[in-house]
Amino acid sequence: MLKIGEFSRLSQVTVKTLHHYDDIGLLKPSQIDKFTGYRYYTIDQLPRMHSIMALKELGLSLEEIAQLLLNDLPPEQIRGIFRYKQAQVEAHLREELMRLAQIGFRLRQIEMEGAMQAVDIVIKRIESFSALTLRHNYQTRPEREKIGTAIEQAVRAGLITLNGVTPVNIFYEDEFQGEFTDTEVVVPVEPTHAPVVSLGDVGTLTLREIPAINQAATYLHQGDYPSLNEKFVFLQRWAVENGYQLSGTWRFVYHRGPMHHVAPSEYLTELQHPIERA
Amino acid sequence: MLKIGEFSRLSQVTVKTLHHYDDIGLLKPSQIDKFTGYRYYTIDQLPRMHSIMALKELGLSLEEIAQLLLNDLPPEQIRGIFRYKQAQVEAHLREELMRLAQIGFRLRQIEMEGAMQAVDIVIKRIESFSALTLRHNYQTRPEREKIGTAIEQAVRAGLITLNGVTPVNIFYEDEFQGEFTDTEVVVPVEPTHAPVVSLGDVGTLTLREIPAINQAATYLHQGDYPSLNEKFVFLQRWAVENGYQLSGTWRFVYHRGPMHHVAPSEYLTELQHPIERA
DNA sequence: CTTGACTCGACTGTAACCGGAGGCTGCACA
DNA sequence: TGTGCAGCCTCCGGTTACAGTCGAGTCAAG
Repeated sequence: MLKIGEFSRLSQVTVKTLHHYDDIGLLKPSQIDKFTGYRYYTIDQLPRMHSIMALKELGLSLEEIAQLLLNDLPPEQIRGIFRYKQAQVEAHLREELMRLAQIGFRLRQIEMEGAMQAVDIVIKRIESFSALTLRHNYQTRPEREKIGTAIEQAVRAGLITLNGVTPVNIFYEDEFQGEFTDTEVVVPVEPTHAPVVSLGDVGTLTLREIPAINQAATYLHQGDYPSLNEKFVFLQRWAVENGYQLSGTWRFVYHRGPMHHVAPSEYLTELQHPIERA
Repeated sequence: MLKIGEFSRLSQVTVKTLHHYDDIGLLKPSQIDKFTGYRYYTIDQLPRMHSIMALKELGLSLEEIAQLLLNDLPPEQIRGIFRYKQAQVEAHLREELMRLAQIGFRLRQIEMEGAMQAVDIVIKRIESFSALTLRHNYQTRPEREKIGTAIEQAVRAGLITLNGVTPVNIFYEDEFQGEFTDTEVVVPVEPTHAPVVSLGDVGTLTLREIPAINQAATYLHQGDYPSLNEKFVFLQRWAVENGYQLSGTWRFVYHRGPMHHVAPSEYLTELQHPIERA
């Protein structure tokens, strides 16, 4: 019979932990003094404690360990638990590797100080949504702006009913050349919206489903659009150094843009670019 | 002004999380209705939210993120935070890699079913301690047993005062040949114990400090000693497959051994072997 | 009998939220 | 002007594996 402190020294486990394992039923002392409440362990409980420690090292939760130590479950199930853990650890490992790459990138970015302040790139999934769209090869800037005002008028005229989702442009250039021309103007609406809206001589919007993007690198840009150029280069470098590849088409989300009638320096645009593992 | 739900949709962050960030002061809504308590956000808070998400991806805690976003701290300190994180992630990565190796080993062990049931190996540090010891090249088993009884007599005669730590043997063979001969008998005592104890013609115990082992692979063995052989082979394989190298000398800790005068099948021995990264 | 080490249960705290209960609010529709 | 429902509020409890602290009781040696 060992008092908890002795068993603690023997097993290299704190008294607190032993208390805890008693509470959750993972390792009950072999005897408890009814009057004093003192816990008494025996040497024979050391192997179980040892197993617990070993399994904990493997990353199993105490509950999983309790399951495993029931020792009347089929080997098939034991294998299952370990395989599951294996997959979990592998996934975790990949995450950590990504983190390391990103932190490294950040650090290098800071070293090369001043070139540009931090850009926060977030990878996320973009869900599909319904929208009225019009794709066109714009040659001049005024031509592109015309469609914006035409849409505003159609909204005011009740021809278009917005659903509150921020408007988007999609750009189909393979590579950014300093200016986008092949552009799809995207006005999110309910899927039940009238499927065709004519904007007169500017063109005709038609309803379509904008596909989801499983993984998009996104970041926010404040200010007007000319200053965007260098960010494209930046994103490109980020992707390469973090083991990604840019794929597909850019999207611009106009959180605050020309349609809000504020100064260009107030613009807030979210840039979304599909990526894949290189 | 956006209601929390709208801001939540925009930022892809749950309402619950926004509540939480409000509570801890990481991202306060720009306005709160005094009467209804409704939180109102603005588009301008999106960049901050974005930064938070990006930094969270890097593995920073919310507290660290709050620090970073104070944006009036010197770049030197920012670098410090990231470098610290980098080291942390690297360490974590190494741990996970070890885990993966160990889980793989376990799985293979289960596949080759029946060969032996699971052996739980725990890596731990062994602290140094004081002990009366006697090293000798034992040729025969009776010769070795004699010293055990001699020590028991010395304890009963009051020549040795035990301090409750379990007795140990250290084996100095480079490789296990099925039998240990060069053995140090180790009887833990207080450092203030009489430094020399004669056991008559059996030999003389002298006080010395048994050094710590930084990393020892340890496991428990139940039963008598002949059945131990296969475990040595096992440990060897374990070490190799987990990227370790056995180094130095074995120790046996007799949690329950001959001195307890029980059947050999009741023996409980802890085996400790120093290891290093291969 | 005293002293000091040991042990007890109960409570709180950690990190980053999630879930649910119970009640109020905002807005569209009839 | 009422009704209904989605959205929002606060508060409470739970998650994981313990650590820290408190006041009170216990054990073993001298």
